[in-house]
Amino acid sequence: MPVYRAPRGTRDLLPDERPVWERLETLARDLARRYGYASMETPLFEQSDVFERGIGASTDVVEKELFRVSPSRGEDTERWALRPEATAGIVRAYVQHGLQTWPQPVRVSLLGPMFRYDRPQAGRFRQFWQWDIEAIGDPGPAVDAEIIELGHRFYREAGLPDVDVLVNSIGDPACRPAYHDAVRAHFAPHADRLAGVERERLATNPLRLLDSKDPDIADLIATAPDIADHLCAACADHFAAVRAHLTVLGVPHRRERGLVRGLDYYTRTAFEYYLPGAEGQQSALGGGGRYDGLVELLGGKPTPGIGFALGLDRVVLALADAGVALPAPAHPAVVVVGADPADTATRLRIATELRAAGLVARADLATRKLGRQLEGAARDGAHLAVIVGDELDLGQVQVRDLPAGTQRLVNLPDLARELTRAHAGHRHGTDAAR
RNA sequence: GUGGCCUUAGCUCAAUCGGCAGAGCAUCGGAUUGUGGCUCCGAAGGUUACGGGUUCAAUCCCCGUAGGCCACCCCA
Repeated sequence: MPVYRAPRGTRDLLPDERPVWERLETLARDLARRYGYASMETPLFEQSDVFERGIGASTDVVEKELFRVSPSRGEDTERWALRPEATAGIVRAYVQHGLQTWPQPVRVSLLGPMFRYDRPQAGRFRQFWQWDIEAIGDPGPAVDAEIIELGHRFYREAGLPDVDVLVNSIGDPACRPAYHDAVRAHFAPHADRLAGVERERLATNPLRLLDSKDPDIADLIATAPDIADHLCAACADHFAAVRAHLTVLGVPHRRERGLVRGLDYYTRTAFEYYLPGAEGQQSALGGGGRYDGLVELLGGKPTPGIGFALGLDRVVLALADAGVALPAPAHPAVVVVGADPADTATRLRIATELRAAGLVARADLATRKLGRQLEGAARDGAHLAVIVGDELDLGQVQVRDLPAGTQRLVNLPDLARELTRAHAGHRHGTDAAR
């Protein structure tokens, strides 16, 4: 057994699984570009305050999952934490760099690793990847629908057409306090039936009780007051408009009254994407919501915002479970092999010249006999082999078409052009077949 | 953070009652000198996750640690 291993909850993405990830990354970047969401990056760690204030000190993410780091030396007295999500950092950057002076809303996209010091499980890691989309500076319901539709489209184009879209409104500071009171009043007479954590939540964040899966209180949850009946007129109008826009866009969705989201900064619109039929923990594929108070909370002017985070690890798992055909690893177009096993220099020189001409080419650098070299080329999926032999004295090499099993002599000065032409023919053929 | 199940070669798994640790796949090499995917032969690969304990003897029984999985909690 190896002495060293990847830290708990992290893993290596080896070359054979990278193609799926690259496809998802490419899709996310392409969608962001098509929708006008500009790429940005923030540090992988921030002052822990950014998360504690932004996400909320009483949330699970901050209370037990924040991945704190400290410099081993230096005069820094700051407390740092690896980012558990992207929104807080993006909003911090928005405030720091005065992005409120840019045309509003500011539409941004970020793709990268997030960290939560959680107990690992299938589909749950301490380092995981999210694609994050934010629109900061637009209060209107139309942008809510634009973003929800964007997430839905990502899943569809990724190969998961049946993802459930769940939406809800959790009100705003004008109407939520009264609803909190109503929920407390509903549960208070039955406090003895609540588990320890649940009783704490009754005081700190009664909304969280509503998405509890505790079967002992399922009946209480079912009969709890519905926030839809407690929204102020502004929130109710906003939510109705979001749903109307989604209908116009043709995004199938349903309201889930228990959907409240785990982060404190959310207001009004909350939404989640679920994998239908999946058991338990991996079924939450992504989610997001509106956070109209967050910019102000992190020191900016009152500014509305909305965004989502999609978990790419879970999409990869879902695609594998669904049996979606995964892209094959890239293979070289041309492999240069030689009759003289020891003459690696000539093979390497010719491959280098082909690369300089723009071809995807590698040389077989092992000192093994020609048969083995061809075997390796075929297994790599190469279409063409250049065979270097005695003909080199006449300025010629053999070009072998591996799938067809045919070959012919080519003059060295013509080699790159011939290979480019032959490979183009193959590419058309294989693409059509795929 | 709580509870349960699990860990043998790179991967998937065997090993009778506690008695010399094996197979398939993958890797590398060979099958008369310059031609591949098939076939045949061979090699390499192990402190049985790690550390203790019981025993003449431990992959096997006991304890601890680490890691994985599952259910909670919660999220992505």
